[in-house]
Amino acid sequence: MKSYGEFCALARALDVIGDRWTMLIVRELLIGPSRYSDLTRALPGIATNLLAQRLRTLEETGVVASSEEPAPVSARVYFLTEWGLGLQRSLVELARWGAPLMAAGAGDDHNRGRWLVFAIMALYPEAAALPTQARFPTLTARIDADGDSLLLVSGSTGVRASVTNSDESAEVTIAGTSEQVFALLSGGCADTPARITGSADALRRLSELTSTALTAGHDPADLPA
Amino acid sequence: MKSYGEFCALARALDVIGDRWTMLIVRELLIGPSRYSDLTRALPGIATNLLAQRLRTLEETGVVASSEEPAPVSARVYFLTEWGLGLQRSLVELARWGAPLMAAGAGDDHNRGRWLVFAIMALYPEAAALPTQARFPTLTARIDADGDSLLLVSGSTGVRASVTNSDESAEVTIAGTSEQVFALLSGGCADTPARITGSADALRRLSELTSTALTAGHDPADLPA
DNA sequence: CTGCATCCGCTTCGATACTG
DNA sequence: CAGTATCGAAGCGGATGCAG
Repeated sequence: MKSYGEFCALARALDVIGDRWTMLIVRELLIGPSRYSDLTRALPGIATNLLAQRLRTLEETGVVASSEEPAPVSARVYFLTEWGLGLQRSLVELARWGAPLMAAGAGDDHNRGRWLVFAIMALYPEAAALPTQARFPTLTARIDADGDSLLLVSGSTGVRASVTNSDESAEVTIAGTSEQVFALLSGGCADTPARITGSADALRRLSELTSTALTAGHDPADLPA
Repeated sequence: MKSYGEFCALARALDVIGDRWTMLIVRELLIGPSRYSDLTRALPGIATNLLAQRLRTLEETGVVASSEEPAPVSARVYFLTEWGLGLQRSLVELARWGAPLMAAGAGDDHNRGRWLVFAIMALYPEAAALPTQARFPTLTARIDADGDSLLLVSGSTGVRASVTNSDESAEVTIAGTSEQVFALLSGGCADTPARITGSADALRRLSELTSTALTAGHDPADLPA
């Protein structure tokens, strides 16, 4: 893309990551290091030449780096540099703004369970942003949605989620489409069609957690102390 | 722009504001309500038809609204809706990531003093993010840069800046190019070419303030007191 | 003068095919 | 698997025109 040519922090940031697809590539690399083919699968509709060009530009600007493993299988892995990792706050904040747009449902859009990692970061504020008394309940949850498996860990320091490839279980297991899981996590839906299993106590803590989601109620209800 | 067609909060946000120029239009409206011609002047290089189309789209999606004043002079004013105002955190966070790119200087880029409003929001964290002991010094400063006049107000709750058209003075007056003012505000430059006037005590508080800038350099040089 | 719409050359995007 | 090559379609940038 052509530079905006403005001496402005936002414009300069957009000169680097403002191109179409670029922020979504960064999103994928924030979820985890990826190979080229992983990215093509995670970004339905991207043209292969565009992905190649974006990755080249991102490497030139120092946002992304890659490691070539000429080992048994050729495996070039792309990952964010330290500077690129600094984009997490920005992109999560954007996702937080866009999260209400998810309430309309998935429609004909593509679904990936891994994108819930981002949705979870957007739905639950950092613990530092909470009132002193408020705390997230301690809970581990396994989420199986649209082919991806996620591990959600909630504790006093906040809520974290990551993709996992292990099939170990957690206190709660949630299975469904990512649309169903999102509706559940965003705090509505007592009658969710997602399939949830776990002990009564764990389910209670899950309910406690989802009630703190940022897009949950318009009224700033207090968290249970 | 074509929708990404992804059931993802970030992708849906970018469906609304991901187009070229769109975030910069929102930036201008975050700085303050603007007329069409204000926007063309504040966005050097934008094609007039593009601006018109972006504004139309932003109105359709509910980010921007406009009021027609069929008064003496025709004056349609564009401003952000409540939802659009919610973009401030996201864009400031992006600007915060991009701020280090300003250290290289302005080069041939266009300059506008008003963009410093955004730079200031990026450079100084919200007071809530500060350690309990740390506090911004109380200070008012007037900034004259590249044809725009800004009023900076620092207090225990944080640092705020806005464009002003009055010519009243403040405790400190800073004049120079936006490049010079940015260098000063980002905490480096003991020997800034910007012209600073004010009482010795006010200058000391200015120095105290700039030393808290997020990109505050490797060497926290003090300002001349 | 402000607030656009129209037209045109050029770049970029999207889709598919092809190669090391 | 990890890209490059190609080509029609869409979008952008710049100039101009024009109505209120």
